[in-house]
Amino acid sequence: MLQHSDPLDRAFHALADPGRRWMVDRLTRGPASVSELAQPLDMSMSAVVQHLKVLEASGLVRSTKTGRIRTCQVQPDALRAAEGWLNTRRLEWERRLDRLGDYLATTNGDEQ
Amino acid sequence: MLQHSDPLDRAFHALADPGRRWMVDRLTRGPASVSELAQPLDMSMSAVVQHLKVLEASGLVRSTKTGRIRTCQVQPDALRAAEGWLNTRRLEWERRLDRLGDYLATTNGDEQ
DNA sequence: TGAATGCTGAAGCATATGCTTCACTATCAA
DNA sequence: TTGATAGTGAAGCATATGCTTCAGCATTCA
Repeated sequence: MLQHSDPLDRAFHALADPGRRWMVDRLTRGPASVSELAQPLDMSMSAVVQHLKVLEASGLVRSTKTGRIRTCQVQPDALRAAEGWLNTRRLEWERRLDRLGDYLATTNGDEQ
Repeated sequence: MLQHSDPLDRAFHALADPGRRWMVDRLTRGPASVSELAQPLDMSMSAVVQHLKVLEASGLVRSTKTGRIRTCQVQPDALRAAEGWLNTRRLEWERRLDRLGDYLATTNGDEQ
């Protein structure tokens, strides 16, 4: 096993955790500090920081520190990349279904 | 840690592995047997079957056995669910950016 | 200056994941 | 019926993950 080396590996892995997904969801509604992210998640500050590191490593979130406050933001490009992968595969599948439908219509159909 | 109980947890977790993602990709181009899925993946049959179980548990893939051949298919609904989650968050983020843009335009702008 | 706040980092531990190998069953084809 | 093919399942092992606690360290506020 080789760790999550591909950006998509990291993004999907980051999104597989409900707590991390909650953080991303929260951040789509605006930036937040680490404590703000931690507050409703029933776990220690350290645990939250570790989740945050996973999110940052995946590129889904970026953060900057000002004074003693670290402010986090979503990075939509990483969201888009994951979304794009799924979209491409779904469209491919649908395209295939269409072709199959056409084929069945011609072998089977009344036209011609 | 409570395992991956939510359907989205399972879907994203399933997609976090490049081998499993390859299988999904392959299956969007049509059904395949377990051996066909295993062939280009440099790992044992058992390992592939275990990945397949993860994919089936996530709802991304379904399979049926006929004779000694198990045929696998993508389930687009699970793809759609994951895609939808990402899309909703991304749109929320973009909506927020737009509002912010409007606000800056009015506080700052030449109009009015 | 001294205390509270916000975050960081290491250590340690339980459990999960991702493989392997080996033994096995069921099906198909000759 | 014999052998090859396709898949299954358990055991075992290395490594990864997800927490916890505890011990800091800046920064801010009184």
